[in-house]
Amino acid sequence: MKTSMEDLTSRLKNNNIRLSHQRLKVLEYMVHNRVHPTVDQIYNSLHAEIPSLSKTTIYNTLNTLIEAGIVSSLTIEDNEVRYDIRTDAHGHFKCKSCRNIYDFEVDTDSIKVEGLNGFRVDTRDFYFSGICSICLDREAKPSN
Amino acid sequence: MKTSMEDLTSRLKNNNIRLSHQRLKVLEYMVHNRVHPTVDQIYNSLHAEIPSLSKTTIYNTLNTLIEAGIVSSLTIEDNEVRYDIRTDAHGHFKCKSCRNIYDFEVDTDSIKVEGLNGFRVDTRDFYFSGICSICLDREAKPSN
DNA sequence: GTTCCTGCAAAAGCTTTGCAGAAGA
DNA sequence: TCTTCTGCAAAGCTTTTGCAGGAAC
Repeated sequence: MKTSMEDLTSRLKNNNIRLSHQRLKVLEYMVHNRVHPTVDQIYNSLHAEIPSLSKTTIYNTLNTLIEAGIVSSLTIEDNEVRYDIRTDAHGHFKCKSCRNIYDFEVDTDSIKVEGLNGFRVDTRDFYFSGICSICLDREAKPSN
Repeated sequence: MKTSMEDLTSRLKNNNIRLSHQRLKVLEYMVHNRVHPTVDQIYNSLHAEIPSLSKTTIYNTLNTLIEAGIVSSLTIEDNEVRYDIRTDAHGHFKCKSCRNIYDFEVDTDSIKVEGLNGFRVDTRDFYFSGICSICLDREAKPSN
């Protein structure tokens, strides 16, 4: 279930968020680069195409989109907030080698926990780390 | 299995970390206040007793302890790193009402995931949020 | 024509760095 | 005594704020 640009622009309109050039470009980036980017990554990618773009606008845009429930923020590493266009419950895997962040699916019903009796749980985040299959393959072939 | 001050000081000695007054006080705070504190929280708590204490020393101490594997760091919220004296795998629950962070136990073997075939998973972090039982009770009794 | 958005500059907040004097071993 | 640690001041980063000009509707 991939989110399309058409879906997203109609959701912006429903939330009375103007379809500015910058916002559409940020959204387009998020849709086509599902890498959980930082503000800096988005800025560096779009700056070539839109030289006048400022980081302030990217911060503004992302905060607007978070308020509208269109993107979510991710605090995996110290000192860097990442953004995700998927807002349904899923896990994040960080590869310590290539530093990419992968999504994975979690069966939340299967998880057995202890110590939350009487608690109301609203959100569940899962953050795993290790080495991804691509990096494991690369390391197994020293010929590269 | 609570970690005692005796255990901790011997672990410091084994790691050639000097038992300075400040380090022992930070450790003592961590042992007696298992609230996953921020640097600011530790600073505010110890400042009355040790007026000369600086935040730099707290940062230095915590980073030293992390390197020695005695504490771990937690990045639950944007813009604030928290520290934990438990280093075994467990979950963290953040109450949105009182903002406290609770530990809970997770049976990691019970978790069914999809999308990590061929990946090597080294660490698993679990971060839930909602309302804790104490706050739910308080909200149920409007007489307070 | 209004209202909202952009982007510059400056500020704010957390963390790190450099270093001289102090404390631990 | 020798090495390491502390704590001040300053710097480094990421993110937020204020605001004038500009774009969306």
